[in-house]
Amino acid sequence: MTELDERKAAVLRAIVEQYVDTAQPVGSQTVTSMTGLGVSAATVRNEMSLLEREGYIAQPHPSAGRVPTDRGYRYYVDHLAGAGQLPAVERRRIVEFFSSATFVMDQLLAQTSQLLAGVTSHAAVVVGPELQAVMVRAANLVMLQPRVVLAVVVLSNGSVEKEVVAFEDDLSENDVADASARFARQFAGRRLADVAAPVGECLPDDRARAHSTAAHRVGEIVNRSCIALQTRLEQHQSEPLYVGGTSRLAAEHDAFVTTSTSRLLELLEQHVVLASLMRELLGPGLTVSIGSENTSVDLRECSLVLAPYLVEGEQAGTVGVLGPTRMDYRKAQAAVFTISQQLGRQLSR
Amino acid sequence: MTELDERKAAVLRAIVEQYVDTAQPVGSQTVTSMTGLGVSAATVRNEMSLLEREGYIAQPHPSAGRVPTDRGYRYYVDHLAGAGQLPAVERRRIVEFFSSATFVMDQLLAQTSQLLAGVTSHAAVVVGPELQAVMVRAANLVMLQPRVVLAVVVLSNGSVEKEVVAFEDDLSENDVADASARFARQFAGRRLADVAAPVGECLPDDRARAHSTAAHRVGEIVNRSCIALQTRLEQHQSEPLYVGGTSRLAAEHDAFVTTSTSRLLELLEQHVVLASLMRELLGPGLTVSIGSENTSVDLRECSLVLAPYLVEGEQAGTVGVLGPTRMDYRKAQAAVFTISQQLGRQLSR
DNA sequence: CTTGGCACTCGGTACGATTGAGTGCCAACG
DNA sequence: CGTTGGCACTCAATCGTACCGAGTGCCAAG
Repeated sequence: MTELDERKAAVLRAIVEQYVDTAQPVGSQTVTSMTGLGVSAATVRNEMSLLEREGYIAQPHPSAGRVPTDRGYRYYVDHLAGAGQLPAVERRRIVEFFSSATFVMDQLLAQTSQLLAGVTSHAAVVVGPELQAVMVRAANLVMLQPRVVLAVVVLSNGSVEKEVVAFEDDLSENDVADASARFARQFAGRRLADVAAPVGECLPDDRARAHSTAAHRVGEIVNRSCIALQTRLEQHQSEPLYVGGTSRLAAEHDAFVTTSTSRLLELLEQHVVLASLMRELLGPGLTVSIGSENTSVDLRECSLVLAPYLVEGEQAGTVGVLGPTRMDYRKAQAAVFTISQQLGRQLSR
Repeated sequence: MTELDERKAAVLRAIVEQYVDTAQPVGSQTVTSMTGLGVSAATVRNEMSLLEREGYIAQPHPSAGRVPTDRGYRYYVDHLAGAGQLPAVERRRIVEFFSSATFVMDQLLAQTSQLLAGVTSHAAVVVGPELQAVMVRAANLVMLQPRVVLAVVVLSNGSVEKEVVAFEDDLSENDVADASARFARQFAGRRLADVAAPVGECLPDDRARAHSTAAHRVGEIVNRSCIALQTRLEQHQSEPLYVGGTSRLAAEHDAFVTTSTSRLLELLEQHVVLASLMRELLGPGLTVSIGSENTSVDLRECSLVLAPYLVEGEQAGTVGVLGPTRMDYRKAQAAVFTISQQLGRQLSR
């Protein structure tokens, strides 16, 4: 049950690969001519009958050929797909991309998602490293309006985080300048996460309130800015997530008869949902989630191929593609794997 | 030819509104019962025959009802649609949104595009103000790596622009710090555009090269950072453009039989193309571009409804929706108008 | 276990008949 | 002269029938 004999495996492989190619149910004739096993169509029919009984394939209607089930794809991915190699052209394309890629994290990730979409012809998702772990290179507070301050943090990966802080009373230029200096001192050279805890350190100034209103003002500004920024980061309001090639979804439309394309587009627009979905699925290596294995109803006709990428040995983020269950898993896995490797290498340097 | 008599107009209006509602060709019966003109179906048939001869309506096939042509929609928009009022619910939704909206430009625009998409049920686009005209509130240079500097500019509207600058040799902390100070001085309190010209001012330091290598280094850093930032802004590499509700396109799919949804999604992904398209169309007030009036082939079955918004009396940007030609133009125009007004007001304060 | 043969199933296509919505035209009416 | 009811006509859509062919399942023979 868990292992198929060699011939059944060959038949299943042929069915999967042919179906992925043509989108047509595959008959015993086609299989015999494809596999090159020295057996007749009748034999293949017997095998197919068994494969169907065990749930690896199904017929859309009684007199049609067979179509892989999710279980069939699963077996294919686990036992038959092997380690695919990307065509040389694609490989070169990827290497070239990374050799001339930008240093700025957010741009790099956005472009990577487009690259992956281009290579696989599916929608692609790239999740960036947790911001918490990144070093702060510069930080300051900028007064936008008399009662509005913008807290800006420049990170070592080149991305910039910002959050707006509103006050009830007008602030003075000087107070903000002082606060900015203290804000900078507090953040500079630390990891974002390490600044989370010391928020408390801002508080002591509350006691200085009686002492000096100016000092109090400054303390309050710094304090609230820290909190605002931290809240934002913790709530993942700004999930560093990039989606590329959404237009590919529509091109695959024929495959998505029941689940409408628009549902999938909505899902891809909801970064928070998408990110938690991916976190849930992600394993240490290549992960493939096929059709009904997905918890989300909208994804019952889709497959995800995901892989984490490592920066300096640590899992930093995820790359993945989203396509129909009828996808070229070898190619998708090869592309996701290659790009996750390259991206990790690029970010480690 | 250019003006229809009252009854023809009523017939055309009925056909447009009914067709927008039901997506079915409209027959003479339906028109008579809708309009409440005291005339029989036969009379209406005569009128329809004339309207068809003049190109306002057409029959998909000889024994079907009539469907508006692009010209018919045009007449409807120009003479019949009138000034639509948004339902109170929608109005309230918009007002509430703006009353609790963020100060930060880029977030505001992104959310506005989603709001507009939500109200109209079409894809929506918001183009932000030209960055050139915005005041710089803070600017500095941050060393990311020994040979990589990030130029960061905080604008008065709360958005942050950045550009990476790579050097051939290692830089010293001190040089970058000096450069950052000069960079800040050069930008602070000016409009971005006003910093474009003075790039030359950075140059004189070239002559100081013989004098002091350090000074030269600093000058070079500032200089190249200015140029990098300006180049980026001029080339519109970062078109401040936000697209919302792309999933609505797929929902309208039935209307887009020939032009595939995926082509439209691609178009919306290409911000540069999209922006120039909108710039080309935009007039002083509400602009509607219908089907074949669009130059782009992909848009031949779509209509655009656009309006500029004013910040302190100046045209600052554009909001618009993209939907099928068979769209509710009254509602779309009302929504685009209301939101352009509100957005302008919000940004002017 | 394999194989060729054969009956069977059923989707897809082609064809014809029927239905019904909608038109265009015309003759009559006010 | 504009309006109207009547009527013949057109044509998409629907349905039933027949047919073809791909594909299967089963079985008996090798």
